[in-house]
Amino acid sequence: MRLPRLNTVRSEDCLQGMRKLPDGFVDLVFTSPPYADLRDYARIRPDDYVGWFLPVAYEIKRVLKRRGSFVLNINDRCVRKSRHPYVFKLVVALVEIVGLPLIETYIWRKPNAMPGRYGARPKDAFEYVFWFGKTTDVRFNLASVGVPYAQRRGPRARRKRVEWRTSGRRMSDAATQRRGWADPGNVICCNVACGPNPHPARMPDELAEFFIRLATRKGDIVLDPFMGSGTTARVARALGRRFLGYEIYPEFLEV
Amino acid sequence: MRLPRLNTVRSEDCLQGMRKLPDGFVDLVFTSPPYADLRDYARIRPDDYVGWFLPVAYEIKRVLKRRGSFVLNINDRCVRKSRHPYVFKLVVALVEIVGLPLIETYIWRKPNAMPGRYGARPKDAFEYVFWFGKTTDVRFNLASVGVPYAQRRGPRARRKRVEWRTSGRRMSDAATQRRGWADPGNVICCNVACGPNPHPARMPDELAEFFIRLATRKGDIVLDPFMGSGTTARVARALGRRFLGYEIYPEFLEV
DNA sequence: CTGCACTATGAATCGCTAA
DNA sequence: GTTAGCGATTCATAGTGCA
Repeated sequence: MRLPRLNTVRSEDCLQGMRKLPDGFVDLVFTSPPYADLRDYARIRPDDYVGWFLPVAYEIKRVLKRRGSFVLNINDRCVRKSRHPYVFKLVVALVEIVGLPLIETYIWRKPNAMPGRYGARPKDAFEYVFWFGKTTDVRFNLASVGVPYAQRRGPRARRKRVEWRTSGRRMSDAATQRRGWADPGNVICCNVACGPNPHPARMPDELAEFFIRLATRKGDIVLDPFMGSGTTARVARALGRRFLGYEIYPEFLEV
Repeated sequence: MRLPRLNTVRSEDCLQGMRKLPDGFVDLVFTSPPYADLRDYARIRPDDYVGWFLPVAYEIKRVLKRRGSFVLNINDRCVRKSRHPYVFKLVVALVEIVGLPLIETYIWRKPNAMPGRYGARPKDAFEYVFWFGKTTDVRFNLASVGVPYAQRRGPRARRKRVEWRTSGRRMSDAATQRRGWADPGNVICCNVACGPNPHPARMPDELAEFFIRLATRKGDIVLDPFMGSGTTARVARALGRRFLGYEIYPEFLEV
């Protein structure tokens, strides 16, 4: 079996492309597939979404290494004034039919989300990022995404009312002192990428970076079956990982 | 049919209690049922959770008014190193079997969540709040939660001003000032209640207040089938709504 | 009244041991 | 085999006391 050259994006359907890969080849699959019904170029109906995705999921599971991860960024959408449950159905199917354990659910919070266009709806301020494993024994390097401890507010006391509270953080714990970073939790705050871009749904670099750091080491292989504007490839390269991507619509290829 | 007295919490199983209510009686059902496997007093296995909840859901749908809402706060849990999908299965069942349209999914973000205490897992920093409607035509008063509000009439006379936060920063920017209120989005930021408390899982007042304001008007009837420490009743009363609650474990009754 | 130090505690999960 | 119990781990708040 001839392997495809690494560090390339192939203008090919991901299902056909992945079938050329051997078992246990990839450390991380990180992707944001076309959401249901939203894009002209790939109009998948919400009712058909699970059936459309399952063959891809089986290939993803097959090409993953034993400790590999599959990280899926997705969101639901409203159909006739209510949210269609296809995202939840997909998660259940991936767990119970494909057999990919759900390691963790992350929320990508978007502080700069567009205000809702529907009258009686709040704005969509988050998306889901589901983390599956080939097994439950995935690589998970929490230290690589550690954050600083909470700062005590306002030593200067901005003469406002009572708002600036002193929250004495307790640092007496020896282990905490030694470590120097805090667990970021499973809510990731990250602005939506905006600006000139050919692809309509560009993933922010910070989001890709978070999960690539968390799930892989230098030199590992990252696969994105729905490459889009190429965020995964660009970030993987910048972090010293190897990558492989598929994008069937050549107008998005830029790498 | 004799109606139960309003503004009471009844020490009764909610299923039996709700069966005494007429159809179309309640404006909002707001509740946080016991999560799977977590409480000694009500140990529902994750695999049994949907089957346990469905009869309650049918009663909830029946007692709701045509424009009424059912707001469900829930979270999943880990079973053998991965997250059990019972919450997602429940949502799918409520939509497709019971026929409750999913109006909106909110994320309750908990900045002061307890840290994850072992290797390969971040801390649980959010919970789900699913908003269902009896129909898709629910009452939804977005302006009522865009406005900053005053709160806190505790034992200490220290008045403190609390506002809805979505990003950890208070909404007091230009857009808010101009319109008088801003769309808070579907990620609600709200601290976990800490301090001594008889109930192991006390819902913060701010969370109940957000949804009661959003879904009801003064004088409306709010029902909580799993009353717990009584947050729903206390907040509903403070906001001028009528309420009705069930709590089968008398040790939590304090109202 | 403010700043600072210290304490209490909250819908948790895993690995191990005992029954 | 299965299940139940226990210890270790860890951070953002509120609350209290003191200078």
